[in-house]
Amino acid sequence: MPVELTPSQALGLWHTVSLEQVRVDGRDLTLRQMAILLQIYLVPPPHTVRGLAATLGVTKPVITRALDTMGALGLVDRVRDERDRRNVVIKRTVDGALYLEKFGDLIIDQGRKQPK
Amino acid sequence: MPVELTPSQALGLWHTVSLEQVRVDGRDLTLRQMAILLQIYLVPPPHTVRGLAATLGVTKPVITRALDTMGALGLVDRVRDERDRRNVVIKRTVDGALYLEKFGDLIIDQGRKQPK
DNA sequence: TCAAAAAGAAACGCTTGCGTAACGGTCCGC
DNA sequence: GCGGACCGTTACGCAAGCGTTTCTTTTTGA
Repeated sequence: MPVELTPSQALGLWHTVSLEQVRVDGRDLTLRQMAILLQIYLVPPPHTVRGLAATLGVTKPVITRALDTMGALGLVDRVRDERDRRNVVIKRTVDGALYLEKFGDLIIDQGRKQPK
Repeated sequence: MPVELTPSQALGLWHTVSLEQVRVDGRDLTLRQMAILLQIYLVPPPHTVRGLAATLGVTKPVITRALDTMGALGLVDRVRDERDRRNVVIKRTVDGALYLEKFGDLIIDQGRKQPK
């Protein structure tokens, strides 16, 4: 069953979730970083720098830098691919899963609060 | 009627919307900027720098800079309050309304595509 | 076998955003 | 009318992101 939203509900949901996320979380990931993080956690592995760059429509250094940042935050991990040592496989972490779980809860909560 | 979402739907929606927004729109607003923009367009005016700063839980220069950036993009406008000339009233623009309308459509479209 | 291709990272110069602090207008109470 | 409070902006030094280009390591295939 798809999610049916009115225009007011759609923007209202984005509004309250963004607002709450800004207020609560100091990390302030960019939209790109968030898209990368969700891609890693919601789409079956393996994930590579090149693959993510193609999916997002951005250059490879953008991915490398985002992984640097999110790696420092403990949200993702990098492991060299032993089968083809040119590749780096991006791994999920417990902290990253927790982060997204809380974020998902926030979306659900704010969804419930949307009027109409 | 509130919006009822499963955890998978909530994150899935955020995922596909973020992804599509990254791919399509070069502007790449930060989460803070997006929160400010939505606050201006979804909450009844008047909006001031001080009020937005308090609502978002950030400092005033953050608001000033965000208004600089989004003003340059044509998404918002600033007008001096003639009744109290210390204040600046933030105004909506046609371009800003259009931008959010398209963004709302994107959310609705991606909501329809969420499985389960 | 060895040159070309591929993947990811690093380097470069630049732009933008941040927090703190200081600054000019404007309003208000005494 | 004037000192203090208030509002938004600017200045400052710094951190992080960007695109392009270059580099290193590894694989491929002629």
